[in-house]
Amino acid sequence: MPSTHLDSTFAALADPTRRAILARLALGEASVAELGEPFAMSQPAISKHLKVLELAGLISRGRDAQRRPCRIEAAPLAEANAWLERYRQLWEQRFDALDALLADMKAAEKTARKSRPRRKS
Amino acid sequence: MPSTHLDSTFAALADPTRRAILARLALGEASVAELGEPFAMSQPAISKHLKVLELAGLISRGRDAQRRPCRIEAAPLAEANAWLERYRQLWEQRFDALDALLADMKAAEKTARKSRPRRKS
DNA sequence: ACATTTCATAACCATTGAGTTATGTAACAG
DNA sequence: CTGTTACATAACTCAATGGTTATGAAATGT
Repeated sequence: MPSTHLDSTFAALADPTRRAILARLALGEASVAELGEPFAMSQPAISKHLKVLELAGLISRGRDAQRRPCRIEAAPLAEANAWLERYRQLWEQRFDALDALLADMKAAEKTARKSRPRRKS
Repeated sequence: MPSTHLDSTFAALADPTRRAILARLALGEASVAELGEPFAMSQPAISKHLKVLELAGLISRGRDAQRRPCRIEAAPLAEANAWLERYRQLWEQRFDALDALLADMKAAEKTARKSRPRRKS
């Protein structure tokens, strides 16, 4: 309903090869051959991954003689991040709760020592 | 290489139905029927989506009579967020660069009016 | 004991995804 | 023109996804 490309973005990020390619591209432009070098995989397989990334808007490609240098495009990543942000409190309040719990325990311990040193469960 | 469950997490998030389910669960626990109500989809289809979310660790399920209340588990979301954070500069430096450019233009305009149009480094 | 509610599982189907090999093509070098 | 480099596309295999209908099973109500 929100009419975004979150589908293709998350789908693209679901593959470790593609995440690794993005990690490489975060360091700067690279050719198809360079991108494929770390992987035990045929060249067309890499081209397919790049096409997925391109369709998701995560990379764009230029021309340099016979090479097709790829560069990362961060906009979809920003969108994905924005989506996740809506849930940030969900994993942060966990720690808040833990903090509160620890504080309670400390307080209880203090109280226990001040008055009667009994019970601890 | 990082040996995380980013694959299943991002794959789970790639489906709009599942994202909607998570959005609903962010508001609190819900039964399977409640979760499926907004969708024009059979009940087994919803159960399948819930299984995907469960296997990805994004939800957990309890027991309340015949109902199986689902609750959201944010840990995988935090992991996904952490992964994306590594690329934050990529979409923030864009705006930084834009800001810098605009600042430069403003400065240049002022300078141009004050003295002659000088080059900057 | 029996029916109902709530959900899960099984079996099936169509589509997509990730990989392969083989082949085509654009740009350059001789 | 010929060959080479760097990449894309085609055609195929196989497994996984996302949906369906039909059926099974656990807890509850009567």
